[in-house]
Amino acid sequence: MSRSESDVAGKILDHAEALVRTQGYNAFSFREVAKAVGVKSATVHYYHPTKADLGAAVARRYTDRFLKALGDPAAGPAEAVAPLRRLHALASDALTRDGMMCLCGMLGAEIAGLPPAVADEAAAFFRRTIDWTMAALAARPWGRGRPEAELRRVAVKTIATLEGGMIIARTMGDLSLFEDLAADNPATEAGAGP
Amino acid sequence: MSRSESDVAGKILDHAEALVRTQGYNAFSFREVAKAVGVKSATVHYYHPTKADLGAAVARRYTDRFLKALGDPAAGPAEAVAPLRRLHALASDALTRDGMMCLCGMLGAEIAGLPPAVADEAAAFFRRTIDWTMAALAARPWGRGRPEAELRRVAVKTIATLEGGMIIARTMGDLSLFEDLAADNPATEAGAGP
DNA sequence: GTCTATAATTTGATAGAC
DNA sequence: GTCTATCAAATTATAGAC
Repeated sequence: MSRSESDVAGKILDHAEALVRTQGYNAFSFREVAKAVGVKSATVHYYHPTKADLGAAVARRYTDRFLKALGDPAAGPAEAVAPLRRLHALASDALTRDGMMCLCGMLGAEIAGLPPAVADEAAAFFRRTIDWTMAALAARPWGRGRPEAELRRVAVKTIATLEGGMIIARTMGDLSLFEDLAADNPATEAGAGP
Repeated sequence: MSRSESDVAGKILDHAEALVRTQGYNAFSFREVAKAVGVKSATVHYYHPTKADLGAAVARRYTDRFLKALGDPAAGPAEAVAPLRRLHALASDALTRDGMMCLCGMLGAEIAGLPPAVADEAAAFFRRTIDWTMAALAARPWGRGRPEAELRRVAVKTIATLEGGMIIARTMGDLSLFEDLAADNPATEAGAGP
C-alpha cells in the first residue's frame, strides 16, 4: 500500500490491507473495500473470488514487501543491535504514519478464526521474519558460533516485543510507548555481548 | 472463566470471554454465546442489552481477575525479575492450557474497530497492568530511586513481549516459543542491575 | 428469567447484461 | 472488466407471551 496505484487490482489490495490492519480480518467487508476503491463489490469478487483469497493475497503481498524492505540480512553495521533496530524502524514507520498494526500481528491475534489459507500466510510471515533476524544476527561478530536456539530466542523476543508494543501503543493512544522500545532493544543484551 | 459457574449470568461471561480470546471481538455473536451456554440469544440480551455492553463486562471482569491474581506488587522475592516472571507465568497459564490469547491483547489488536466502551476497558487493562509492574519494580532494591520513565519503559516492554509472544506462538503453532521468552526476561537486564 | 417470533441490516457470493 | 440485481445466511436487537 501507500504507493497509490491507479489500476483497480492494486487499489483493491491497498485498501483491503489498510482495513485489515486497522480493524482486523473479521471486521472488513467486500462492500467496504469496493467503496474505498470506487467500484462495486462484484468487481472485488472478480479479482478475488472469496474473502479467504483476498485475505491471503493481501498477506502474501505484505510479507514480500516487508522482507524486501528489510533487505540483505548481512548488510549494515556490524553491531548485533543493528538488524533489531532495523526491524523497529520498519514497524515504527507504518505505526506512526498511519496508526496501523503490522498486518500479520493483527492476523496472528485472530488466527483461530481465520480461513486456513489466511492463517498459513500469517505463519509464513513470522517464519520468514524470524529467519531474516536469525541470519542477520549470525552474520555479525556477536552471533558467530552462537547456537541456533539462542539466535531464535533473541529473534522471537525482538519481533514479539514489536508486535505487542504496537498493540499497547495503539490501545493507550500513545505512540511514544512504541518508540521507547528502541531505546534499549532486547539486544542491548545482544549488543552488550562480547 | 474456568470456574464453571452454574448460574446463567456467569456462564455467559465465561463463554463470551473464551470466544473473544480465541477468535476476537468481531468474530463472536450472541447466538454463539447462547448456544455454548445452552440458552437462546434473547436471554443473553436480557443480561447485556448490546454487544458493546457484553464486551465491556467481559473485559472488566477479566482485568479485575488478572490484577487480583497478580496480587500485592511488593510480595515475592526481592529480585527485579520476580514480578516479570510472575507476569509470564500468569500469561503462560491461559495460553498453554487453552491456547487462548490474553483477552485485552486481542482487543488491543482490534482496537480501532471496537465500540468505545470496549476500547476503554482494554486501555484500562494495560494501564493497570503497567502500574502494577512499575510498583513491583519500584518496591525492589533494583528499582528504588529509578526514574519513573525507566520503570515504565521496562514495564511496557515486558508486557509487550508477552502479548506479542502469545501471538507468535499461537500463529506458528509452537507454544514453546512463548515459554522460551521467560528464559531471559527483558529484565535479566533488570535482574543484572546493581 | 427465558422463550418464540421477527424486524432491519449486513454479509459473502453468484448470475447475467453490457 | 464492471455493472445491476439478487439470493441465502447471519447479525444485532426488540416485542411480547409465558
